[in-house]
Amino acid sequence: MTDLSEKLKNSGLKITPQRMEVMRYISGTLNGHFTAEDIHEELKKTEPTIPISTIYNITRALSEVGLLKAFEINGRMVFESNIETHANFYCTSCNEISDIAISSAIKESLIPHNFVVTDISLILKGVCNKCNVKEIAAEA
Amino acid sequence: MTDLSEKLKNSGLKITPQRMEVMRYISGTLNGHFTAEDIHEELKKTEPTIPISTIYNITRALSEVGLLKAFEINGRMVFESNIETHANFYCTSCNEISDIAISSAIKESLIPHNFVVTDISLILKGVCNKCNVKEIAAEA
DNA sequence: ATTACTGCAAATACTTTGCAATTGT
DNA sequence: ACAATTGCAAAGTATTTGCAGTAAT
Repeated sequence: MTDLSEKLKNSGLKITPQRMEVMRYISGTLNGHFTAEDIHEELKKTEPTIPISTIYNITRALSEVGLLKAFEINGRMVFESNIETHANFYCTSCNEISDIAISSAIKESLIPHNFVVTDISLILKGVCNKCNVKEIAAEA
Repeated sequence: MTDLSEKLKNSGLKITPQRMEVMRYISGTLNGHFTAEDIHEELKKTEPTIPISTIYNITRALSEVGLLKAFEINGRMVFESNIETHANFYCTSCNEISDIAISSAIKESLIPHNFVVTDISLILKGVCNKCNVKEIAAEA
Protein backbone atom coordinates (compact mmCIF):
# COMPACT_ATOMS: atom_id res chain seq x y z
CA MET A 1 0.00 0.00 0.00
CA THR A 2 1.56 3.21 -1.18
CA ASP A 3 1.69 6.51 0.57
CA LEU A 4 -1.02 7.97 -1.65
CA SER A 5 -3.43 5.08 -1.28
CA GLU A 6 -2.96 5.18 2.45
CA LYS A 7 -3.91 8.83 2.49
CA LEU A 8 -7.08 8.03 0.58
CA LYS A 9 -7.93 5.19 2.91
CA ASN A 10 -7.33 7.25 6.01
CA SER A 11 -9.65 9.88 4.66
CA GLY A 12 -12.44 7.38 4.30
CA LEU A 13 -12.35 7.50 0.52
CA LYS A 14 -12.29 4.46 -1.69
CA ILE A 15 -9.12 3.79 -3.57
CA THR A 16 -9.91 4.00 -7.25
CA PRO A 17 -7.42 4.10 -10.13
CA GLN A 18 -8.76 7.48 -11.21
CA ARG A 19 -8.27 9.02 -7.80
CA MET A 20 -4.80 7.57 -7.56
CA GLU A 21 -3.91 9.11 -10.90
CA VAL A 22 -5.15 12.52 -9.85
CA MET A 23 -3.24 12.31 -6.58
CA ARG A 24 -0.12 11.16 -8.33
CA TYR A 25 -0.29 13.91 -10.92
CA ILE A 26 -1.01 16.72 -8.50
CA SER A 27 1.49 15.60 -5.88
CA GLY A 28 4.06 14.87 -8.55
CA THR A 29 4.88 18.44 -9.42
CA LEU A 30 5.98 20.21 -6.29
CA ASN A 31 4.14 23.48 -5.87
CA GLY A 32 2.21 22.82 -9.03
CA HIS A 33 -1.13 24.39 -9.87
CA PHE A 34 -3.67 22.63 -12.02
CA THR A 35 -7.02 23.37 -13.57
CA ALA A 36 -9.59 20.65 -14.12
CA GLU A 37 -8.60 20.77 -17.77
CA ASP A 38 -4.91 20.25 -16.94
CA ILE A 39 -5.76 17.17 -14.95
CA HIS A 40 -8.15 15.96 -17.60
CA GLU A 41 -5.49 16.25 -20.31
CA GLU A 42 -3.06 14.31 -18.17
CA LEU A 43 -5.43 11.49 -17.34
CA LYS A 44 -6.56 11.18 -20.95
CA LYS A 45 -3.05 10.01 -21.77
CA THR A 46 -3.71 6.70 -20.09
CA GLU A 47 -7.50 6.73 -20.13
CA PRO A 48 -8.59 8.61 -23.25
CA THR A 49 -12.33 8.48 -22.59
CA ILE A 50 -12.37 9.75 -19.03
CA PRO A 51 -14.88 12.59 -18.76
CA ILE A 52 -14.02 15.89 -17.17
CA SER A 53 -16.93 15.54 -14.80
CA THR A 54 -15.02 12.73 -13.13
CA ILE A 55 -12.13 15.12 -12.60
CA TYR A 56 -14.48 17.52 -10.90
CA ASN A 57 -15.97 14.76 -8.78
CA ILE A 58 -12.55 13.60 -7.71
CA THR A 59 -11.10 17.01 -6.98
CA ARG A 60 -14.12 17.91 -4.93
CA ALA A 61 -13.88 14.71 -2.91
CA LEU A 62 -10.16 15.17 -2.36
CA SER A 63 -10.46 18.78 -1.35
CA GLU A 64 -13.34 18.01 0.99
CA VAL A 65 -11.15 15.66 2.97
CA GLY A 66 -8.20 18.03 2.76
CA LEU A 67 -5.96 15.99 0.48
CA LEU A 68 -5.67 18.90 -1.87
CA LYS A 69 -6.44 22.57 -1.84
CA ALA A 70 -8.80 24.28 -4.22
CA PHE A 71 -9.19 27.94 -4.93
CA GLU A 72 -10.64 30.00 -7.73
CA ILE A 73 -8.89 32.44 -9.95
CA ASN A 74 -10.18 34.20 -13.05
CA GLY A 75 -13.40 32.28 -12.92
CA ARG A 76 -11.95 28.83 -12.64
CA MET A 77 -10.91 26.35 -10.05
CA VAL A 78 -7.25 25.71 -9.41
CA PHE A 79 -6.04 22.70 -7.49
CA GLU A 80 -2.76 22.22 -5.69
CA SER A 81 -1.18 19.68 -3.42
CA ASN A 82 0.34 22.28 -1.14
CA ILE A 83 -2.19 22.26 1.67
CA GLU A 84 -0.14 24.50 3.95
CA THR A 85 -1.48 28.01 4.42
CA HIS A 86 0.30 30.11 1.85
CA ALA A 87 -0.30 32.78 -0.74
CA ASN A 88 -0.72 32.14 -4.44
CA PHE A 89 0.72 34.69 -6.79
CA TYR A 90 -0.90 34.95 -10.19
CA CYS A 91 1.12 36.70 -12.86
CA THR A 92 -1.13 38.57 -15.26
CA SER A 93 1.67 38.60 -17.80
CA CYS A 94 2.63 34.93 -18.08
CA ASN A 95 -0.47 33.49 -16.35
CA GLU A 96 1.68 31.35 -14.09
CA ILE A 97 0.76 30.76 -10.49
CA SER A 98 3.47 30.46 -7.87
CA ASP A 99 3.42 29.76 -4.17
CA ILE A 100 4.51 32.36 -1.72
CA ALA A 101 5.29 31.27 1.79
CA ILE A 102 3.88 33.25 4.66
CA SER A 103 5.34 33.20 8.13
CA SER A 104 3.53 31.39 10.89
CA ALA A 105 3.26 34.69 12.75
CA ILE A 106 1.24 36.11 9.87
CA LYS A 107 -0.81 32.94 9.56
CA GLU A 108 -1.78 33.33 13.20
CA SER A 109 -2.71 36.94 12.83
CA LEU A 110 -4.86 36.27 9.76
CA ILE A 111 -7.27 34.14 11.72
CA PRO A 112 -9.83 36.28 13.53
CA HIS A 113 -10.75 35.46 17.10
CA ASN A 114 -14.12 33.89 17.78
CA PHE A 115 -14.44 32.74 14.19
CA VAL A 116 -14.21 29.17 13.10
CA VAL A 117 -12.02 29.34 10.01
CA THR A 118 -11.98 26.28 7.80
CA ASP A 119 -10.30 27.73 4.75
CA ILE A 120 -7.98 30.56 3.84
CA SER A 121 -7.45 31.74 0.30
CA LEU A 122 -4.87 34.43 -0.23
CA ILE A 123 -4.38 35.38 -3.85
CA LEU A 124 -2.06 38.07 -5.08
CA LYS A 125 -2.14 39.33 -8.64
CA GLY A 126 0.50 41.28 -10.45
CA VAL A 127 3.63 40.79 -12.48
CA CYS A 128 6.17 38.21 -11.46
CA ASN A 129 9.86 38.78 -11.24
CA LYS A 130 10.65 37.06 -14.52
CA CYS A 131 8.10 39.03 -16.53
CA ASN A 132 9.02 42.27 -14.82
CA VAL A 133 12.65 41.89 -15.84
CA LYS A 134 11.60 41.11 -19.40
CA GLU A 135 9.40 44.18 -19.59
CA ILE A 136 12.12 46.47 -18.29
CA ALA A 137 14.58 45.02 -20.78
CA ALA A 138 12.09 45.49 -23.63
CA GLU A 139 11.65 49.16 -22.76
CA ALA A 140 15.39 49.87 -22.91
CA MET B 1 -21.62 67.81 -8.73
CA THR B 2 -21.86 65.15 -6.10
CA ASP B 3 -19.09 63.21 -4.48
CA LEU B 4 -19.86 60.12 -6.53
CA SER B 5 -20.01 61.85 -9.88
CA GLU B 6 -16.75 63.57 -9.10
CA LYS B 7 -15.12 60.22 -8.48
CA LEU B 8 -16.35 58.99 -11.83
CA LYS B 9 -15.12 62.08 -13.59
CA ASN B 10 -11.72 61.94 -11.95
CA SER B 11 -11.37 58.35 -13.08
CA GLY B 12 -11.96 59.34 -16.68
CA LEU B 13 -15.32 57.60 -16.81
CA LYS B 14 -18.42 59.22 -18.17
CA ILE B 15 -21.17 60.00 -15.72
CA THR B 16 -24.19 57.94 -16.67
CA PRO B 17 -27.32 57.44 -14.60
CA GLN B 18 -26.69 53.69 -14.53
CA ARG B 19 -23.19 54.09 -13.16
CA MET B 20 -24.37 56.57 -10.60
CA GLU B 21 -27.02 54.14 -9.42
CA VAL B 22 -24.51 51.33 -9.05
CA MET B 23 -22.12 53.59 -7.15
CA ARG B 24 -24.89 54.86 -4.94
CA TYR B 25 -26.13 51.37 -4.15
CA ILE B 26 -22.73 49.86 -3.45
CA SER B 27 -21.40 52.78 -1.46
CA GLY B 28 -24.69 53.13 0.37
CA THR B 29 -24.35 50.07 2.53
CA LEU B 30 -21.15 50.37 4.49
CA ASN B 31 -19.10 47.22 4.21
CA GLY B 32 -21.71 45.70 1.95
CA HIS B 33 -21.09 42.86 -0.49
CA PHE B 34 -23.05 42.52 -3.69
CA THR B 35 -23.35 40.06 -6.52
CA ALA B 36 -24.22 41.19 -10.03
CA GLU B 37 -27.68 39.85 -9.36
CA ASP B 38 -28.03 41.91 -6.18
CA ILE B 39 -27.19 45.06 -8.06
CA HIS B 40 -29.43 44.07 -10.93
CA GLU B 41 -32.40 43.56 -8.63
CA GLU B 42 -31.79 46.94 -7.04
CA LEU B 43 -31.52 48.85 -10.30
CA LYS B 44 -34.59 47.14 -11.72
CA LYS B 45 -36.62 48.94 -9.08
CA THR B 46 -36.18 52.21 -10.93
CA GLU B 47 -35.29 50.88 -14.37
CA PRO B 48 -37.14 47.58 -14.81
CA THR B 49 -35.67 46.69 -18.19
CA ILE B 50 -31.99 47.16 -17.44
CA PRO B 51 -30.09 44.06 -18.53
CA ILE B 52 -27.65 42.30 -16.24
CA SER B 53 -24.93 42.65 -18.86
CA THR B 54 -24.94 46.36 -18.16
CA ILE B 55 -24.30 45.59 -14.52
CA TYR B 56 -21.30 43.52 -15.52
CA ASN B 57 -20.05 46.26 -17.85
CA ILE B 58 -20.36 48.85 -15.14
CA THR B 59 -18.80 46.82 -12.36
CA ARG B 60 -15.89 45.94 -14.59
CA ALA B 61 -15.32 49.58 -15.54
CA LEU B 62 -15.56 50.70 -11.92
CA SER B 63 -13.23 48.02 -10.63
CA GLU B 64 -10.71 48.71 -13.39
CA VAL B 65 -10.35 52.28 -12.21
CA GLY B 66 -10.40 51.21 -8.58
CA LEU B 67 -13.73 52.69 -7.57
CA LEU B 68 -14.83 49.34 -6.29
CA LYS B 69 -13.26 46.04 -5.48
CA ALA B 70 -14.19 42.75 -7.07
CA PHE B 71 -13.38 39.25 -5.95
CA GLU B 72 -14.80 35.85 -6.60
CA ILE B 73 -16.33 33.46 -4.15
CA ASN B 74 -18.16 30.22 -4.80
CA GLY B 75 -17.96 30.74 -8.51
CA ARG B 76 -19.32 34.23 -8.65
CA MET B 77 -18.14 37.79 -8.56
CA VAL B 78 -18.70 39.85 -5.46
CA PHE B 79 -18.38 43.61 -5.46
CA GLU B 80 -17.73 45.91 -2.56
CA SER B 81 -17.02 49.58 -2.01
CA ASN B 82 -14.37 48.93 0.61
CA ILE B 83 -11.24 49.27 -1.49
CA GLU B 84 -8.87 49.11 1.46
CA THR B 85 -6.83 45.92 1.74
CA HIS B 86 -8.81 43.70 4.05
CA ALA B 87 -10.01 40.15 4.45
CA ASN B 88 -13.47 38.95 3.53
CA PHE B 89 -15.02 36.33 5.72
CA TYR B 90 -17.58 34.07 4.11
CA CYS B 91 -19.84 32.20 6.51
CA THR B 92 -20.77 28.81 5.09
CA SER B 93 -23.72 28.68 7.43
CA CYS B 94 -25.56 31.95 6.72
CA ASN B 95 -23.75 32.78 3.44
CA GLU B 96 -23.02 36.28 4.64
CA ILE B 97 -19.77 38.01 3.83
CA SER B 98 -18.20 40.33 6.34
CA ASP B 99 -15.11 42.48 6.27
CA ILE B 100 -12.23 41.79 8.56
CA ALA B 101 -9.65 44.49 9.04
CA ILE B 102 -6.00 43.59 8.83
CA SER B 103 -3.27 45.66 10.36
CA SER B 104 -1.00 47.69 8.14
CA ALA B 105 1.94 45.68 9.45
CA ILE B 106 0.37 42.53 8.05
CA LYS B 107 -0.55 44.26 4.80
CA GLU B 108 3.09 45.17 4.36
CA SER B 109 4.30 41.69 5.04
CA LEU B 110 1.83 40.14 2.62
CA ILE B 111 3.42 41.87 -0.33
CA PRO B 112 6.45 39.97 -1.58
CA HIS B 113 9.57 41.89 -2.49
CA ASN B 114 10.47 42.23 -6.15
CA PHE B 115 6.92 41.50 -7.20
CA VAL B 116 4.58 44.08 -8.61
CA VAL B 117 1.34 43.41 -6.80
CA THR B 118 -1.77 45.02 -8.25
CA ASP B 119 -4.42 43.12 -6.35
CA ILE B 120 -4.80 41.23 -3.09
CA SER B 121 -7.68 38.93 -2.36
CA LEU B 122 -7.85 37.39 1.06
CA ILE B 123 -10.86 35.22 1.64
CA LEU B 124 -11.57 33.29 4.78
CA LYS B 125 -14.31 30.69 4.99
CA GLY B 126 -15.86 29.24 8.07
CA VAL B 127 -18.65 29.86 10.53
CA CYS B 128 -19.29 33.35 11.80
CA ASN B 129 -19.81 34.27 15.39
CA LYS B 130 -23.56 34.57 15.13
CA CYS B 131 -24.02 31.16 13.52
CA ASN B 132 -21.55 29.54 15.85
CA VAL B 133 -23.50 30.70 18.90
CA LYS B 134 -26.72 29.42 17.34
CA GLU B 135 -25.23 26.02 16.65
CA ILE B 136 -23.90 25.67 20.18
CA ALA B 137 -27.28 26.65 21.57
CA ALA B 138 -29.03 24.14 19.32
CA GLU B 139 -26.82 21.33 20.58
CA ALA B 140 -27.61 22.02 24.22
C1' DA C 1 -24.11 -7.39 -0.36
C1' DT C 2 -23.82 -2.85 0.11
C1' DT C 3 -22.32 1.53 -0.77
C1' DA C 4 -19.66 4.52 -3.28
C1' DC C 5 -17.76 5.91 -7.62
C1' DT C 6 -17.35 6.44 -12.61
C1' DG C 7 -18.93 7.66 -17.15
C1' DC C 8 -21.94 9.86 -19.95
C1' DA C 9 -25.17 13.31 -21.36
C1' DA C 10 -27.59 17.07 -20.38
C1' DA C 11 -28.44 21.00 -17.74
C1' DT C 12 -27.20 24.99 -15.07
C1' DA C 13 -25.05 29.15 -13.67
C1' DC C 14 -22.45 32.98 -14.48
C1' DT C 15 -20.15 36.07 -17.39
C1' DT C 16 -18.72 37.92 -21.79
C1' DT C 17 -19.31 39.56 -26.45
C1' DG C 18 -20.97 41.76 -30.80
C1' DC C 19 -23.44 45.17 -32.56
C1' DA C 20 -26.95 48.78 -33.27
C1' DA C 21 -28.98 52.58 -30.87
C1' DT C 22 -28.28 56.09 -27.62
C1' DT C 23 -26.04 59.28 -24.64
C1' DG C 24 -22.32 62.13 -22.48
C1' DT C 25 -18.67 65.28 -23.37
C1' DA D 1 -19.32 65.56 -33.80
C1' DC D 2 -16.99 61.99 -31.49
C1' DA D 3 -16.16 58.48 -28.53
C1' DA D 4 -18.01 55.91 -24.95
C1' DT D 5 -21.81 53.44 -23.01
C1' DT D 6 -26.21 51.07 -22.89
C1' DG D 7 -29.46 47.50 -24.17
C1' DC D 8 -30.38 43.39 -26.16
C1' DA D 9 -29.64 38.83 -27.81
C1' DA D 10 -26.73 35.33 -28.30
C1' DA D 11 -22.71 32.79 -27.33
C1' DG D 12 -19.17 31.06 -24.39
C1' DT D 13 -17.01 28.89 -20.40
C1' DA D 14 -16.75 26.39 -16.34
C1' DT D 15 -18.98 23.47 -13.33
C1' DT D 16 -22.72 20.54 -11.57
C1' DT D 17 -26.23 17.02 -11.67
C1' DG D 18 -29.00 12.74 -12.50
C1' DC D 19 -28.77 8.29 -13.35
C1' DA D 20 -27.43 3.71 -15.01
C1' DG D 21 -23.62 0.71 -14.87
C1' DT D 22 -19.48 -0.69 -12.46
C1' DA D 23 -16.15 -1.31 -8.97
C1' DA D 24 -14.41 -1.16 -4.14
C1' DT D 25 -15.04 -2.67 0.55
